[in-house]
Amino acid sequence: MSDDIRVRFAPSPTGYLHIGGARTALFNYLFARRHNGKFILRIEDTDRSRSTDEYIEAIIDGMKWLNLDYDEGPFRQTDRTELYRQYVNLLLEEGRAYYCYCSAEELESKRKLATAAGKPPRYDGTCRDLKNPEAEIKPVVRFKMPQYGSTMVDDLIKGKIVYENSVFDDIIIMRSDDTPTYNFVVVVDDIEMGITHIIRGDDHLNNTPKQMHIYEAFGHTPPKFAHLPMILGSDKARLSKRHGATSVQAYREMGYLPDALLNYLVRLGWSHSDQEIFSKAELIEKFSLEHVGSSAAVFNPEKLLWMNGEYIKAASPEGLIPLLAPFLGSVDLVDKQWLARAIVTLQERSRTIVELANSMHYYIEEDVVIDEKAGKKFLTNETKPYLTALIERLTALEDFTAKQIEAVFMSLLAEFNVQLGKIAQPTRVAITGNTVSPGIFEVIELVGKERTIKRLQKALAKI
RNA sequence: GGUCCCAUCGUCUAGUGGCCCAGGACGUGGCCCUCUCAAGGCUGAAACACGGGUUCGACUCCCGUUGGGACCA
Repeated sequence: MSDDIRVRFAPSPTGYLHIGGARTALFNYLFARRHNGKFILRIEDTDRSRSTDEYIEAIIDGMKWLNLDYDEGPFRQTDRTELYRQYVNLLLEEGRAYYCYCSAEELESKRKLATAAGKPPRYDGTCRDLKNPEAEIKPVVRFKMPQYGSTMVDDLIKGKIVYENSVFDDIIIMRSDDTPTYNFVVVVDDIEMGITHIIRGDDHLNNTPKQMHIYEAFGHTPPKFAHLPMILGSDKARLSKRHGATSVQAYREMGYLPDALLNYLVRLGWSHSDQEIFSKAELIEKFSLEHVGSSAAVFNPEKLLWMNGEYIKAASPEGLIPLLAPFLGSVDLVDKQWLARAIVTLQERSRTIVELANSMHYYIEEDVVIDEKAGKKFLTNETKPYLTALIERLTALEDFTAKQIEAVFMSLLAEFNVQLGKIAQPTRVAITGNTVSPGIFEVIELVGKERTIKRLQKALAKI
């Protein structure tokens, strides 16, 4: 049974892959992998006016970057209108749907009337049993919703939800221009693709009973539904651009690791007791819809930043090189082993790849620009003798390793009778241009004898 | 406006009637470590929205209120 599971992620290409969309995709992906099912990508581009090829590419790119590999697709809805037409005809023939000739104006005035009378504005069923239509107007097709009784959605996350059928309109399934509507198309596609579990945002919850009736009209048992709670911004409103970066692409550019982003997203709504960090394999092993919470979650960029730092710390330096490359320029010419050692010194103090790349400059570049404030504070007459002595000793040093460099510093401390900070800070400013860096002995070793001495001399000259 | 969903520290959450005067994580305060910055260690502050039930016993079950959100228009 379990290997029959088929789920899908069905974004509409009206924007880049969104954080919320990515989480929906992730939950679908995990559910499929957990149960050895199939994960399908379907692009919902029926709304042609707002869909673009650029966004379709962006979504596919985003999925690829996140390593959410799908087994089938990407499918597109365009040019499947003939299929939808067939399904509509089927309902028409069986009397489960009908042509409606009401004009927009008529409908609007009826709606106003109903609202004024304090009633919910619903379609009144004028054309439901029309015998001889006067076809002056191009009709829409409406689906006959049941008028009595109730419908139960047994949601895997939200539980049992009962809707009175009297609240449903006879919804339009095909517009007068022959384009099918969303609620209809999803059902047809999900039937066609044999989807067994629909895992989607709970903004679709209220569409579910209507869709269930369409399934039923086609003689299909509806799939299982699981409605994920929304992701909110800091003001508890639905996450949107005004809350800051919302596209997966943006996080990629800000130097986030795909696995860190996924790990953060999975914890927005899903939990496994106290655990925060999960490998992909662990997620696949442990994921379960039962442990998906039912309340909306506020997106917290700070925790994501922390988590990204955890992933950077845990990463192998060699593995970080390709991720770093786009932010660094020409690393091809650099010795990879040396680069890996430089990365090691910065891993635990970088929370994004961008931070890491920015810190790399004093390793990679030939020269360094000394921060004005830092120079003023640490490159003073007092420090002059220290730097002078340091240049002398380092020049004489044969074995240019952190260990020997430390020994040089220690001898200097004894001679001048000062604390390490007195010499280390001015040196740090001279070598890195600023007051913050990894341990100074390591930095000096990695920068190398030649550049170290050159930078020290230059700093000395500035005093 | 109608329908639906939701409600534990600022945030993400654990908790499925007694293990909870509520645990973890991010963030935040303090201390330690220390050549700077981090990292790390220790430690502090911080929550069951409210009101009724049910029960020997409610964070946990039911009802209502309030508040937030979504969908339909």
